[in-house]
Amino acid sequence: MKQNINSTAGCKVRITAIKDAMEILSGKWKFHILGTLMEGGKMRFMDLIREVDGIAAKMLSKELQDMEMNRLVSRTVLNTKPVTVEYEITEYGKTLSPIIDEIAKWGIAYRNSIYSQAE
Amino acid sequence: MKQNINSTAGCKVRITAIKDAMEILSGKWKFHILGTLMEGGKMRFMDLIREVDGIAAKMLSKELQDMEMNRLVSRTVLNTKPVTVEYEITEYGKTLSPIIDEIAKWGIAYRNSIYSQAE
DNA sequence: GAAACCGGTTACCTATGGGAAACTACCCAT
DNA sequence: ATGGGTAGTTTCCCATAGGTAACCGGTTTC
Repeated sequence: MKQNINSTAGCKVRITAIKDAMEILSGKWKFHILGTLMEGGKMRFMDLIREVDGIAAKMLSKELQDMEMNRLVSRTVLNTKPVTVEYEITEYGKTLSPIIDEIAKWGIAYRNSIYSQAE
Repeated sequence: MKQNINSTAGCKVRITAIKDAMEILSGKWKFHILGTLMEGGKMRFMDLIREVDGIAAKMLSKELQDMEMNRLVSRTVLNTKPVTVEYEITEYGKTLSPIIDEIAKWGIAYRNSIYSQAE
């Protein structure tokens, strides 16, 4: 009989940890934006609009604010003629790359398993 | 000037891979259920209701069907007196554990970084 | 002074996710 | 025959996520 599996202290920590992480990373666009910033370095709002395929300004704005609050990306306003804003992934944001890599790796294997089964 | 970062072949594969994976793993409960099954082995519907804190029968049923379709969990009906059903994570489902581990690891570090900053 | 680019915000709408509770159907024990 | 356990399904309802489109203030260019 399996009981209280999820009541052990270690397991509760894991569950809340996963909940925390998924809350921060939830939504349709976060991984796209992060991935783009990881490869592109400093990028401006319009750069991101063009690179992140299909995203609307409203969503980009919202997601960037979210991630800025969580210190995953930094926002720098430059006092140029038409004000430009640079977004960059923070050192902290870069700690997410193992997660993203694992997910990408799994997703690729998933595709392969579907094709190889000719399902 | 950064351009066409997301247009390279390798990057597109990555993006679709992430999209695939997140679609399969989306929702509030999948990680909880998977995590519980990973630790608990074979479990029945009511076991899961009791272990996965707060889940409603409808959601559990739906999520299990989802994951069964994606071959992440298996469902076995036993011909006992009141019919019992066993759910178990598949070998394939177990390939998700690196992802879950990375997410949990990050979530724990996230908590620590918040406390250590006394933010 | 009109158009066009920057970095957004606001209003509006819809689809989906997810929760609560009732209900089904079958079996067992009292 | 009543209550309880098994494994769900169904209905109804609400909140949130996310999309579209218009708008805004500032600046540069024509």
